[in-house]
Amino acid sequence: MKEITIQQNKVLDCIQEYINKTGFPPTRANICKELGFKSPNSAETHLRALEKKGFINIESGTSRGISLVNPVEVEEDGFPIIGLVAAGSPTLASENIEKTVNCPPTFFGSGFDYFLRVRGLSMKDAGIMEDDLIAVKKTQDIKNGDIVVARIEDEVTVKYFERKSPEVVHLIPANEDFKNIEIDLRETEIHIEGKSVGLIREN
Amino acid sequence: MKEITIQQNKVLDCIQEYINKTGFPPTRANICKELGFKSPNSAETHLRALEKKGFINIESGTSRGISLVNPVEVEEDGFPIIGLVAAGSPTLASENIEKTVNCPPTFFGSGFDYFLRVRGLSMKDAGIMEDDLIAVKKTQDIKNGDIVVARIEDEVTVKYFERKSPEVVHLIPANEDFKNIEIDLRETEIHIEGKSVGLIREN
DNA sequence: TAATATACTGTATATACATTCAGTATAATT
DNA sequence: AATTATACTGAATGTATATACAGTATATTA
Repeated sequence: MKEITIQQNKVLDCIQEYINKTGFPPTRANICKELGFKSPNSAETHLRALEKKGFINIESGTSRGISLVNPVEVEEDGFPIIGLVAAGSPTLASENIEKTVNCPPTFFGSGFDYFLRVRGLSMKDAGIMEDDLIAVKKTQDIKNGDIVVARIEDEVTVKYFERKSPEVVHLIPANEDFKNIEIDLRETEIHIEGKSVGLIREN
Repeated sequence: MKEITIQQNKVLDCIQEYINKTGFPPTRANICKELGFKSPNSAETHLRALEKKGFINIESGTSRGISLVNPVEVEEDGFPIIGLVAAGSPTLASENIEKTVNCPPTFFGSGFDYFLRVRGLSMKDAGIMEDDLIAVKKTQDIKNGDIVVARIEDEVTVKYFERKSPEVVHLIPANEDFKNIEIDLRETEIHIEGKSVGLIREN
């Protein structure tokens, strides 16, 4: 898809919103009214540009004959996938969005915020395999036994959470090849990014 | 929603199809052409009836100003969840739909047909846990090592597929507590329902 | 330096479209 | 027996709409 100007993007958004609101595409005059243009030709030229760049189709001689090439309707359901750069022995916390997944927000019960791609097999016995996507809900409401996404300094890891005392937290893997991570909160800072509320595996 | 006549239903379907095909609603003339009417007033009266009964909205004085009251568009994304009544030592193949999940058809790459709820832990080491939903694609295109949904008589099971010879198939669990199922095709009939192309876990 | 893309206003017009009016006919209500 | 709903044809009309033409202006590309 070619690049798009700010004004052209406004027109494209306008079309999208109009369809969402009314169920049918706008006329040139409708677009003018929405965006404050005073001549229908303003809309016309933008539409021609958008068509040329492949964002819309225009059915010639047809009233409201505008159709979106990329029907984005589902966009409201887009969730980012964030790459976890190695786990097991955990590493960096780079919040890079790999791509976006369309799925209903209520997919995993109470809702979630993003997907995290898992590296390593430290949670193997919990059925969490390499490259799986865990649905993470940003929350500090953690109970013992929850699977949490924890950050220790710059390293992010997925483990069972177990509070042993007000000062000591254990992060427990589900794989006998890995050792428990014992954290003394007086010595080491730990940040709970959220907890796992679901999982998706793409084969 | 009130009851609807056969002709009115045809018109309603026609509108739906037209929108799906073109991206915008039909004119009276469009409907006439699609359904073989010779007067635009035929479409008009049907539209009025459909509006009166609450199936559509008509924006007065507006070209193609028809909008569907029940936007069915999202229904295309509905996939059934089918309950597997015990696996591990596999059991019945009851094709009962638990509920329906909305998710894009392209969610798991090449597409799939339904979700199957897993019972038992026979595929534990493959990261498939009890109550997980596997995305099943109906296909006979199975390679050794694929995770298949197989039916042996009335029992359905999820296992690794391994063809040992033209006559012998092994269904291999991913759990040392379970034994391989060896099937001699000359003695026992086996039906491959499909293969697993993905997984969803709801916590 | 000419050409092309962007970004507009403003006027004009053929036609695409909604919508009304006038009929015909059958079936279901009241 | 009189409505009312359904199911059409056919013609007529005002207006909603696409679209071309004539300008103005700035920025970018060749």
